[in-house]
Amino acid sequence: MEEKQKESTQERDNSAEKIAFSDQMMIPESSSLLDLSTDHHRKNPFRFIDMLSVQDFANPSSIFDDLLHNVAAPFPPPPPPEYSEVVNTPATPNSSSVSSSSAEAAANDDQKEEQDQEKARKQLKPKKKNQKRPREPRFAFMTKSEIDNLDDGYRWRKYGQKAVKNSPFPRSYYRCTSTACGVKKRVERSCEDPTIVVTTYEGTHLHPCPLTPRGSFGGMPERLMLEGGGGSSSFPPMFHHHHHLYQQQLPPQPMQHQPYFHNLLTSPLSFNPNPNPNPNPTLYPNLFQERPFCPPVSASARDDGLLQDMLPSQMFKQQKEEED
DNA sequence: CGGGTTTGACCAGCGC
DNA sequence: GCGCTGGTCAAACCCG
Ligand SMILES: [Zn+2]
Repeated sequence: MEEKQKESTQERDNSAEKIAFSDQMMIPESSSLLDLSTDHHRKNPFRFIDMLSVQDFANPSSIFDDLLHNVAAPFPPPPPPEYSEVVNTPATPNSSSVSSSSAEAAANDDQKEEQDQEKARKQLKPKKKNQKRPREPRFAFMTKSEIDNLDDGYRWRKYGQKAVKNSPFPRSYYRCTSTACGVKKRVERSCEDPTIVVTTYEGTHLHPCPLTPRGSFGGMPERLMLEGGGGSSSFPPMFHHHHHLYQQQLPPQPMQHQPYFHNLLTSPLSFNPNPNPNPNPTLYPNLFQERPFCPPVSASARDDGLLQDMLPSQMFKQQKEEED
């Protein structure tokens, strides 16, 4: 079993497939999804297709829950920690990803974050315990893919793996191999939807990607669609842009109020390593649109109806809670 | 040989 | 005070 996993993970060739756009393919277990991930699918090294932005999660273990909940429920769902239903997962063909950014704006997480980082810091530098490092914003991406080895263009070194409480799937901890880059990333699978990989990025890369998208592994169609605004590097357009914004905009006080949610609506998608110029570029045209500011509730585009649908809901929820 | 992964152990906060 | 959990380190191991 492990071997299998290993191989799968290391094999970045698989990935999601591209299927017809289903407005409602909410059933992750439905054969549709599985169908896509057939053998021939793996040959298509797809990476990120569309991303939904979600708020961050208060509990590390309930990331999916939160996301799913938010996304799924049009209105604030009950607090029950149970995973109600996955609802309409990203209706994406290959791999849909939901991006949730939790800058420190997350009041709830604030504490947790601090603790987390603190511990980490302590371990690293027991000398200074009072020092509170700047907690970097965390961005979670839900990607629908059978492989967790999603290439984002950066080189990661795995430094740990732990079993997740609510999930049969373990969580892997990665760190950017760049010299002075402290960006961390954790990858875990949704317990309910093994096809969904949740990648949480912590920190921002201050260096160019070691793996240039356009010439690195093989040729990705580059950011044909990213030209909308984030044509900088490749993978994480939003990372560069939004990230910065977030960090800078982040209020010094970890209080409540995270108006940045709408911002994340952007889709970092990035690139497909596919040698083909464009397997299905038209699949996610809207996803590429970079919209720094999305009206909370206005349906900016029915294309991403799904995304938008969920976005507003979560935002509302958030705001509601916050205001409360 | 270098780089990366694996795996167990350790630590620190939190809840009870 | 104890136990739990998440997060990290670090040695061992693996692979090109
Ligand atoms: Zn980096």
